[in-house]
Amino acid sequence: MAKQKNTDPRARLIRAGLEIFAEHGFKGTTTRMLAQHAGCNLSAIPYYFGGKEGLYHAVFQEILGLMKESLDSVLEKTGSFPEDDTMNPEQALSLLKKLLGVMCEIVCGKPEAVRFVKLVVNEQMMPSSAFDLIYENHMKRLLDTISRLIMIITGSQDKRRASLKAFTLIGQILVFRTARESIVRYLDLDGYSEEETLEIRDLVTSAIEGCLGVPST
Amino acid sequence: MAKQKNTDPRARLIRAGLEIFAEHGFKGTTTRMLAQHAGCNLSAIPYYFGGKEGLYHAVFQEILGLMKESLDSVLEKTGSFPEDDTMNPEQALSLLKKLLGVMCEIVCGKPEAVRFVKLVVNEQMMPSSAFDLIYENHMKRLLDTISRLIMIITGSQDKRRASLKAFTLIGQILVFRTARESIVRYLDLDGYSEEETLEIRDLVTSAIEGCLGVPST
DNA sequence: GTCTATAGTCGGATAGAC
DNA sequence: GTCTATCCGACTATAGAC
Repeated sequence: MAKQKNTDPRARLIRAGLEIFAEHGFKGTTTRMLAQHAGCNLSAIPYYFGGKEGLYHAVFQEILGLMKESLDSVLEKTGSFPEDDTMNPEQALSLLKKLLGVMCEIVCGKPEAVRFVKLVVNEQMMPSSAFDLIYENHMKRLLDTISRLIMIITGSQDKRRASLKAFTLIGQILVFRTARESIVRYLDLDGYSEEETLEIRDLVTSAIEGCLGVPST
Repeated sequence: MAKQKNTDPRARLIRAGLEIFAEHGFKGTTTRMLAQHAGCNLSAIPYYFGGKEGLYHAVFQEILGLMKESLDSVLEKTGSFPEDDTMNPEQALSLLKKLLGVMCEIVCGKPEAVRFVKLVVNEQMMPSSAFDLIYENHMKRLLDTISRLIMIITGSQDKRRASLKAFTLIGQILVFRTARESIVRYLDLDGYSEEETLEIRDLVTSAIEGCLGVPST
């Protein structure tokens, strides 16, 4: 269980925290679990992070960077959005599909990515100060982006309604994490395979036009 | 904080458990919190339920009954479904809208109803033996019902695809719980008011046809 | 910086009076 | 059945040797 001791304990503890906090939640995680999984001493946690809570925050700082990278790579690949106000509905739809497709892959995909989602959902269910961090530095921007794309696609100026639509689109993806246990039991799956992840992605992205009430291309 | 001592401690503890387990999760809840909130002695928990875990299970037994009642009242009001195979697509759509509308009200509505959702979502995120109870006695039947309705509406025999569609529909509602913290912050709300709950219900139910790819009536 | 040992707290469960 | 008092284990954090 203990990791190789080649790297520094700080990084090992953050990695262990990423895994164990996601799996057991903050209260369900003990400093003993963390130290053992990181292959380092119990005292390293107060030493490097000031305590269990400090490590928890460091984990969120870590995933914040990784989430920002991921979102940037989708947005930048497609052009100058969100500054470019000249985007037409077809471009917006294409970008939205790409964005939600990536979210599907994160939600249904490899354990490393799924851990981010678990940590964030746990914070939404029982918010602590770590949620402020995620919301202010990532969530707000993501919701702005999706809402604006929806406004362009539907040709509506109603930001509130576009936001609500955005939430329902996100919900269609997020459910595959928040109701995962029901879903895998009901479909008799052993987790989501690569094929199933793609199937879900296609299902969700191809339903976007219908959900937004615009004619399918 | 302590409740009136008029009723029996067993019922008071279950009621306290419903509130406190939903709010803090299993690990985050202490027997001292439960006893204080129920206005009874700490020893009553092991005495009546064999321990904290026993009380937790008793809470799930309780919500199981309440959820079953709620689902039954929707289904029975509309006729003999799900045994009736002669239901036409229009009837199925109408029933599905009714069903999802009620789910919206539960997810966004009054705290008492929201607690059920929190407890179940927490179990989905970190399943324990309590989840088996909910899945086998409620979730399976709910998913069967929604999936069958979707098959009638779309005229498709593909049960797997209908199930996946069912999950995305449920996700559109559930997100207002699982991402509630982001949503209220983004829309600058103070929780969901009655008007907002209705707005969300209408948004979701009126998007069903589009999501399922059938022409809007 | 990393370790061992331990302090100090709080958790759930129990014993036994009433 | 309900209470007080208490046990015992597990937890986080610290002290201090190396």
